[in-house]
Amino acid sequence: MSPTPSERRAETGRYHHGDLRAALVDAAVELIGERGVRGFSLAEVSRRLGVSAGAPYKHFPDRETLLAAVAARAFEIFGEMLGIGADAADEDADGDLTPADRLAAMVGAYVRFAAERRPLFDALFSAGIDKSRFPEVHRAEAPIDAALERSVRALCADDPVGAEALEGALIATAHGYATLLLDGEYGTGPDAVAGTAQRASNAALALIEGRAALRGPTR
Amino acid sequence: MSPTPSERRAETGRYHHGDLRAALVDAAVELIGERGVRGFSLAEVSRRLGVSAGAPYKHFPDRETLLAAVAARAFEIFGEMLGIGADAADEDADGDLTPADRLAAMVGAYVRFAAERRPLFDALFSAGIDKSRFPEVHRAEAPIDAALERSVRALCADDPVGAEALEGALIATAHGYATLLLDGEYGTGPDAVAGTAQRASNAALALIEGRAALRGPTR
DNA sequence: CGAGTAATGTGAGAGCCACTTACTTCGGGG
DNA sequence: CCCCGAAGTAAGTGGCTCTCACATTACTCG
Repeated sequence: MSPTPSERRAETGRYHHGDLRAALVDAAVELIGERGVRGFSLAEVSRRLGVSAGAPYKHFPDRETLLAAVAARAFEIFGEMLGIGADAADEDADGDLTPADRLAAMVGAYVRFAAERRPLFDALFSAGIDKSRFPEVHRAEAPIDAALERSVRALCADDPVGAEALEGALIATAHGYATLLLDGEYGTGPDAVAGTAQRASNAALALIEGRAALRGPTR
Repeated sequence: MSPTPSERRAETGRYHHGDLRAALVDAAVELIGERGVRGFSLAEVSRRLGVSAGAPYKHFPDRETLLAAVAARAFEIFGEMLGIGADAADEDADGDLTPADRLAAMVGAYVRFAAERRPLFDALFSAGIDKSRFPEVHRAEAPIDAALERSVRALCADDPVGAEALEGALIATAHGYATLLLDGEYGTGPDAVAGTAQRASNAALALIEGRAALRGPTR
């Protein structure tokens, strides 16, 4: 189950792993899936790959950098779950939805992703990664932002300032429902997930409805 | 700076601390303030109090329980900052505010608390405390919930179901803006804090404006 | 084709941590 | 006044991150 480095070498006859860097990221994703981001350790990952505890440091300067690589991958999967294709073709796929309904669906998907792929979501937001140190992570977020922006712009083409404010409000609301759900604030189990996703969707529609207020206090 | 247990004993002549339990919580709050919730360690707290590393275990079964005590205190301070008095008298204090404005102000205060008392906020939401293990923490949250509930009810007295949905949406939105702000998503510095608080307030007003949609999709 | 070099992995270990155990000290109730 | 239990100590276990000197392998270039 956890061969020591020498055992692995005896079995495979190889001294070098081959592609330890990628294997580390894969194993990290798997381990986080089993034990949560809190139970993740470089030592355990090394053990599972049958490699010494010092080996990862040939590929990542520290533990946090490996977590950042996991986070970057998590953002890709996140984007897929939000139904974002390579280019703008995705908006045509569900062309029968109004922009408002599409935005509400994305907010619901945000919450569902957090619950169904919790380890990845935690890697993004609860691993304590200093994102200013890892621009790659921030870059992996861009496609999601872009897709949201397109839908928001379709909704208020006449008001770019309001569009930006609305986009921010939608993300914040989705994120709030998602993190509070993972915190156990709404209970656990599939019902809690579905219910929270629905309420988040409704909140998105409410924000869209009342978006005039987002421009600031009228005086 | 960090007297060993025997040094402290030589200086003070005392073997027993007096009130180590309370001192532990105080020192924990201070240490988290300096190094963040991630840099907190029982060992360091013990060192600062000039007490052996095993001493805390006479008062807390494990590290997480001490953090839970910190979280409970954090909720109290949180409540004060949201302007919640002992009873319902607080709503009269700023009687010239409409219920909507009062709610928007509370959402803004939520964001400002997260930024200005970040260590406490992190103790509440980023310390990985399993809140189901510590009902006390949940209980400390109740006054905040109650104050919010009063203001929301004042707004939609005719619709208790909608009131509950609105309250949840307001909390989620405030929480989302707050956590993303701490994540660095909106930049750093006082301007980012003030701006985010303002946008969160506006979002609250937008939610209130469009609250009809919170009841669910109309079909 | 055959060095020499850079990349990759090992093993040992330093220093931190949480938590345990067996022992010591001391204050307060009988 | 004594003794019992609460509170603290010292030492130790096992885990973790990260470092360093060294071993092994792959690759490049003459």
